[in-house]
Amino acid sequence: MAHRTRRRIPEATVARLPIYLRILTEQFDDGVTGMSSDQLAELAGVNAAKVRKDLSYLGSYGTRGVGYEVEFLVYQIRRELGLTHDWPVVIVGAGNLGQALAGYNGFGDRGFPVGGIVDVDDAKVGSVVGGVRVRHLSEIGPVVKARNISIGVIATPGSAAQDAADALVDAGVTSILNFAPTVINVPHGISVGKVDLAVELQILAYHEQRRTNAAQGSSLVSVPRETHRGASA
Amino acid sequence: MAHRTRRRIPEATVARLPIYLRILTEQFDDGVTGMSSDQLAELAGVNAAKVRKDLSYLGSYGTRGVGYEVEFLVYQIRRELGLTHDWPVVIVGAGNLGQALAGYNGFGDRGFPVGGIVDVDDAKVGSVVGGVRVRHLSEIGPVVKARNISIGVIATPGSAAQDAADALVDAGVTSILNFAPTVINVPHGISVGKVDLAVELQILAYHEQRRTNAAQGSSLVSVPRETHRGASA
DNA sequence: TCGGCTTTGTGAAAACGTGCACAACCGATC
DNA sequence: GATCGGTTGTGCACGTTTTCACAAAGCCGA
Repeated sequence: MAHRTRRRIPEATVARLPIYLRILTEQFDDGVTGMSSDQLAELAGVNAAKVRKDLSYLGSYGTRGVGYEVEFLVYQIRRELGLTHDWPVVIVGAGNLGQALAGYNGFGDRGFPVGGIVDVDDAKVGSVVGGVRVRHLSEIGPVVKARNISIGVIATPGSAAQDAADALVDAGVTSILNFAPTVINVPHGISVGKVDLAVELQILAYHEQRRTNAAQGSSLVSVPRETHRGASA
Repeated sequence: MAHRTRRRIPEATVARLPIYLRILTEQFDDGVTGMSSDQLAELAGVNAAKVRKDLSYLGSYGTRGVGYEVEFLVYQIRRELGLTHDWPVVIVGAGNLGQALAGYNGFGDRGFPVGGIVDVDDAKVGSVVGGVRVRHLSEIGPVVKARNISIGVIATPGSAAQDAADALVDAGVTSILNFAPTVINVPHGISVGKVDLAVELQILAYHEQRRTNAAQGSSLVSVPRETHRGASA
């Protein structure tokens, strides 16, 4: 009798659930069994009402006057995010970044094992990175199908990003995380996430510049600006 | 007679300006001298009205019936973002990620040279990464002051991120880009950007899961979801 | 069982961001 | 110098996100 109409969770909430999940998991490992929205909000650096509203999209899992049971909430968030099973990913690009990502354990540790790496450079094909053998880009289809991969990561130079995206889509991947400094075009229905270091730094530069101007100009400084995105190293 | 009251540019616009800037720069290098909001919107993957509104915050720099002069617009965006001079950064953490970041050229190439790297591990102190000698975290103050650094990058494990943030703030840094999978607390007035790989992947997992459920459930699929953030590899 | 304390869940308002639609305007052509 | 096609800049309406504020509800002790 629980959730009939598959709830549609606002994108802004979806972006915060992983943060709550991480905090709750850490707290649970530290022996904390219950938490209030106030406590969780404090740790997540957000407003308590926001936490409650976010969690309310999952269902009514809190107890008034008491708070939330950490273990149960962890389970519910994981279920809602689809983290009850692993999501192998395929990495396109075995250069510096691709190798760093493949070698980064926090990847597999968090349920996203590297299921394959491909590159166009024959010199790189055949080498082993992060325990996975690099295949040629042209073999991406079989690689994706063999492990039933639906998430692809683009770790190529910007100039090759669109080709990588096209290859991923052709191979059947339906979600892409793009590290290349390029806007990629994908068919409707494909999800795209972006991580662009230069953009992040330029946003910070803007705030720095603003601070400087304000300081030498007139009035006060003060840049409220909260956290921006979430990501793991 | 230009801009009296220092315009306050919406955060959403600030996050898009770097993307316009990159596209315009590329186009200019390709010999393109003029562009309409339609063309720029197409390349940036956004709505044309949004482009015009974003650019209007910089001033009225377009010509009706014609479009925008690329070179001039590049200059204006760079000026507004504070990219008319370099912003050296200090990296905290000389592990895998710190080394990868320090060695990544797109860093310095885009006006953010690595002005210093620090770590707590004595075994790493003294080694040279990306042309810069690793110093001990305790020396971060002099490092920051010597090069007048105002932007810090946290590339430590999550458990050390808060200490890194505290050290950066103590040293006088006023903007922080956090790659660690942890929410950091900073005093009011400090800008924080976040890049969290796990969060990005978990957001994609949510959409994948939704797609799957919808498919086996009833109706159509289709996940509009646009790009997410910006970043460079 | 009742009352007081606490905390959730949510309606409603405010703030923010997006996209449409169109008047204002420019350059070109006649 | 008037007309016309094209593009900007922006008012307005809409949708989304955040925040407030409070009724509903659970726990505990008397």
